[in-house]
Amino acid sequence: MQLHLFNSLSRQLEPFQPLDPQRVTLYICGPTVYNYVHIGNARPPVVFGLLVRLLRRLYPNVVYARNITDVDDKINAASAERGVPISEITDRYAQAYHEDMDRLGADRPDVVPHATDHIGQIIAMCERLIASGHAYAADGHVLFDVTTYPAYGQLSRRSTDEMLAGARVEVAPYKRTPGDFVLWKPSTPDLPGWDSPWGRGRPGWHIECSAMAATHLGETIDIHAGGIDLQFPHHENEIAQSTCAHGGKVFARYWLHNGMLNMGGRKMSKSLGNVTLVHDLLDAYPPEALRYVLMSAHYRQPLDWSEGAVEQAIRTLDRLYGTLRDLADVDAGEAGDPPASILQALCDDLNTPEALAHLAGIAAEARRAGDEATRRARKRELLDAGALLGLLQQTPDEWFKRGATSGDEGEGELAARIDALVAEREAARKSRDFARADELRSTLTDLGVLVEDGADGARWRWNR
RNA sequence: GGCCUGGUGGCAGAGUGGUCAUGCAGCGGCCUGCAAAGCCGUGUACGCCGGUUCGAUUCCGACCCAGGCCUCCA
Repeated sequence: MQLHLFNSLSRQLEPFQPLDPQRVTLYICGPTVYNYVHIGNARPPVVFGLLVRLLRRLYPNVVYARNITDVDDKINAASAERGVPISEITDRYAQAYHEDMDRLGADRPDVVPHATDHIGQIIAMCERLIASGHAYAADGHVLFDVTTYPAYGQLSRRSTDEMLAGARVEVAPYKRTPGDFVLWKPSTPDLPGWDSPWGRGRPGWHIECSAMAATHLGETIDIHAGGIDLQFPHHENEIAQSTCAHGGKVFARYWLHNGMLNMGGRKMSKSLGNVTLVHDLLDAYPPEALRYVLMSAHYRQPLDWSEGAVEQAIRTLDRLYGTLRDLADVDAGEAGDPPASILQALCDDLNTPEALAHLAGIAAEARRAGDEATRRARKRELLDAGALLGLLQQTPDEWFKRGATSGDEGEGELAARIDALVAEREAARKSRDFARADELRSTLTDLGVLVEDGADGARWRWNR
């Protein structure tokens, strides 16, 4: 099956052809770890993580790297503000990031490079750029000279002139050209710093990704992905410095950019403050529902985040898990390949909404089927599709009876009490004491429990 | 101001030059002690105005509106 991806470089859907099918390489820009990440930050790991799963089905060896930026002015600020060492901040939030992404079902990358572990490579890259005339040292800084790279602006489709015309930035006096960007900058004694040919300093904002991608994946990588807001200047600068440091070699062959997550029509962003932290969402909602929302829109489209969107995802998953619950008696056999319809949708530039539509279609067929063979086949497809998509990874009981705690009662105790009430109501119904049965149902409703009477006895689920 | 996206039924959200997305919600029916779940049925949706075409939501042009980038940001 041929994978097609929309390449931001060409603004076109292209068939994906890796440089080396024996080693497909992919790099995603990871977080700067100075706080918990918001749900918008989770979109790339979730959608491009799914792309990695797809690539692994198509190619024998995929190397997936996602960095941790652990040197940055905002980290310094957080450290100063809280009066704790920088490493305490970065360790804590890098750890939280990994745990939160795990819970969202975003696979861990093969390589998780930290910027501070690559200072040597960063300095070497700066030296190479200076030696080849693409960068210059000035005032303790090292700057990239954008006039030495004529293709600068090719990714974001803007010319140097345009950028200068609309520039709202104050131009630092040590820059030769206003568009020049910092590769290395000096540190004061109280800030993190490393010795370098230009004095004690730290890396600029973009060089780390270039250095880490080259170190772990090679000078030319297949896919580079990240948020559309990174297209300029971050990715543009990565292209410039990497290409120039590597003698003109192509840096990344396919550029993928995800659309922004919005809150009330506005981009969710730390600077606007309209963020919802993944960490908090995971406490309030089932992780699969959050993941479902992130996959419910195509990755290149903006996606409006709201409580209503999550609740709708929960109801949709209720239906899918309900189907699996009705198929509980069916032996679906061994895990196999996901259905072709799902793979086809994903191979079409990761069309997750279409994949989810197929998932719903399979579930509907399973519910309608009268014969065992069809029920078995559809259940198998649901589970195999779910394994790829990162959905339906629980048992129906785990889904419907999740988080059954109340006050001092533990999860098991409360569930046992509910089971007893349900059993008592069943007995009342059998003796046709419907008044007592309705009374018990009312008690259960007050607990947030919905009872469903079936031919094989009653079952319950949370409805709150 | 420059560059770039996008405007689809009550909501979310795919897609297509000429029968169908899908999900959620709603409505009617079946089933049920009553419900719930499930099943069946149910909607002249494609921003506006022109153009191309036998035919456009889909292609082209203008316009209106929304959002993104141009500054740290996934």
